[in-house]
Amino acid sequence: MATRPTIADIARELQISKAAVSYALNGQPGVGEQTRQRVLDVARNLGWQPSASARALGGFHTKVIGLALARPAQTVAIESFFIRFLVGVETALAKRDWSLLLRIIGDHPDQEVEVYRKWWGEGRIDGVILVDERHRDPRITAVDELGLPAVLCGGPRRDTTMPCLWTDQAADAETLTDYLAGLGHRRIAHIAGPREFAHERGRQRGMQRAAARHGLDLLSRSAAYDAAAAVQATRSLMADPTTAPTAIVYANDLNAVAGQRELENAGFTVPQDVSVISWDDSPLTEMVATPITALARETEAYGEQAATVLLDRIAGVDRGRVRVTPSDIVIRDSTGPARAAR
Amino acid sequence: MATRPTIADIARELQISKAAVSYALNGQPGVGEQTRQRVLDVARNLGWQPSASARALGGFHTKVIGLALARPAQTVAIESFFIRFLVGVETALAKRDWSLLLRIIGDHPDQEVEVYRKWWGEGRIDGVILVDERHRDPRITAVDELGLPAVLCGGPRRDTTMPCLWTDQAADAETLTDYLAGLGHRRIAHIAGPREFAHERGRQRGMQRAAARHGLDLLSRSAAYDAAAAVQATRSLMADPTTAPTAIVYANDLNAVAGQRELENAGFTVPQDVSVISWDDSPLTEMVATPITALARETEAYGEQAATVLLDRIAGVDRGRVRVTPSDIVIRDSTGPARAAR
DNA sequence: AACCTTGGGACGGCCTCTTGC
DNA sequence: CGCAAGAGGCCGTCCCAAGGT
Repeated sequence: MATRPTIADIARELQISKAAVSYALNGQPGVGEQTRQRVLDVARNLGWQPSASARALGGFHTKVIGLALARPAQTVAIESFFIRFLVGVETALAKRDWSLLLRIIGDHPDQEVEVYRKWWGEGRIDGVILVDERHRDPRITAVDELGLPAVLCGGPRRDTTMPCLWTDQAADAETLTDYLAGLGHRRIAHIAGPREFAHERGRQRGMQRAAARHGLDLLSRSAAYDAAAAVQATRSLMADPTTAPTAIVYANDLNAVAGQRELENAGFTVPQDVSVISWDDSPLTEMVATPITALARETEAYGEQAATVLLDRIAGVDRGRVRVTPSDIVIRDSTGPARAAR
Repeated sequence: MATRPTIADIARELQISKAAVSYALNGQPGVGEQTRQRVLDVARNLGWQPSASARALGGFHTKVIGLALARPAQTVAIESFFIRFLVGVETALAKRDWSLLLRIIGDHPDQEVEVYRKWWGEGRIDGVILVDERHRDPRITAVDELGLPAVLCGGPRRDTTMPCLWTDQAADAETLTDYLAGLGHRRIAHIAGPREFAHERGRQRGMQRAAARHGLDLLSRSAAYDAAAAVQATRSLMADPTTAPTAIVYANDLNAVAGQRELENAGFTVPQDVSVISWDDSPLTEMVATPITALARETEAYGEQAATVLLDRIAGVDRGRVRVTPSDIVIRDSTGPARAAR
């Protein structure tokens, strides 16, 4: 193939200056209408495309944003959250013709900052999306100090001014407990994810308050986001019949499916003996023999919103704290009236 | 924050030329050892990082490869293939400090080429990975004509010289039929994915030959990669008891799970009445009540290999046609002796 | 005279400021 | 005032020449 055409080629072909070509190509004033047309025609014929490097070198945006995921590969592969979130992000980016630079790291949040530092230092990206907010999250300060535009999927928090997309975990907890209390459940359990994640803490707090408000007994457990942990937690919860809950809320779809299977293996009937709810919805929850009631978070929309807020921030428009629309509950077969209330 | 330090800053600080700094930083000869050390020290203190744009402008690699996925967002989200493949790709890239530019498009293979054309034209990427090979795949010629380095996950085919990672579908088909024939099955079904995908054609051909070799009756169906299609195909297959197969091979994990559930809902017992196999393994196949026997393709390794072959190709080393290691079968509870043979 | 070290400067592609007709 | 040309900058690389021993 021939070498890439440049504006100099166009200029030579038309016997005009590079400046005129540049103006014409960018819709800037400073060039006559017919010259502009001729430039555009030649550019199209030559198949000219602007060099992203040359543009970036001149201080313009690279039109790329970065996203590094620091979670075990295994988790990333199973949970549909990430890929759905990605799909949403891509949707927003594609609309404005931006691209996504992706990195999947293992379980090393500190490496995540290193990746951002590198990408930003090399001028590869214009901003980043921070997901999986942690309790003490070193990324926030680090990214702030770098001056790297970012949007936080989490918060709100006082130690940063970056825009954030915050989920009202308390409202979601209220939705869940409301529903369960309405079914007559008096003793419920919440198998949360690892407490290092800020959203898990928020959910636990929310569940405690909501349970207290409804006068429910609440059992809390923390477990890793994998099947084995969910099974383990479920087993310990149900071991003593005198303290066993009549409903269990799981942190995500994977845990709920694994937990429900453990319940059924152990001889419990869902939902007659125990109701099961997942805090996260996905095709997985519908695919099991007893489809699982779940909180239907709109993950694609969430990703799309995150990208939009970031793009706005990069453009100089700070949307501040954006509240994510509270989720609705999707009722399926895994929940029903509490045992005692039947 | 201060403006990014450049080699000019380092040069000024040390009262030497930019050239000397550049040589020192890149381990090139042309600069004394002690000067080199001083340069490296100052660079570290200043937190200098090379500008990716400036380097790329000089004709160097951008150290970025592109990947565009053209499948319905829904499919991408559910099937674990993509994300596992991505994890593998990232593993290989991270090792050599390259990055991935990702785009998720809807179901428009033609747009995929447009994205590559754009990325390549703008000088954003050094190569691409082509996945989901189609029967008549316009991308191959297009990418060849662009002169864009690529690796094809599929093939081998005669109309291109790009390196490819080809899966011996016939060998995998043989593994499956071998196993089923050994269990006494004489009448089996293959619910394949859409025939537009080259690998589905390869599998169908492989199944036909292998079945013929074993003297098995083979029923073939094509279905979309979603639960509804799998249910539909399963239903039509089992409608007539006189022609119903004793084993069904599904195109992927999702179809297998949905199909198996349909079988059980319809009153068949798995594996006593019908055996179920998935051509693709994933955590999903283990998670259902009757864990599903599956062909364990090592998707992460596949992705890693794809990235490695591409990186080599970009570096000028063409690995040609690389055969993917044939998959092993993982036997779980969904397969057993054929009914008639019990 | 031959070698090592270093400096000068051009280049890559694009944008934009300044100047000129 | 409208239009166009020229030049300089962004940052790193590397050829070539000049300096020193």
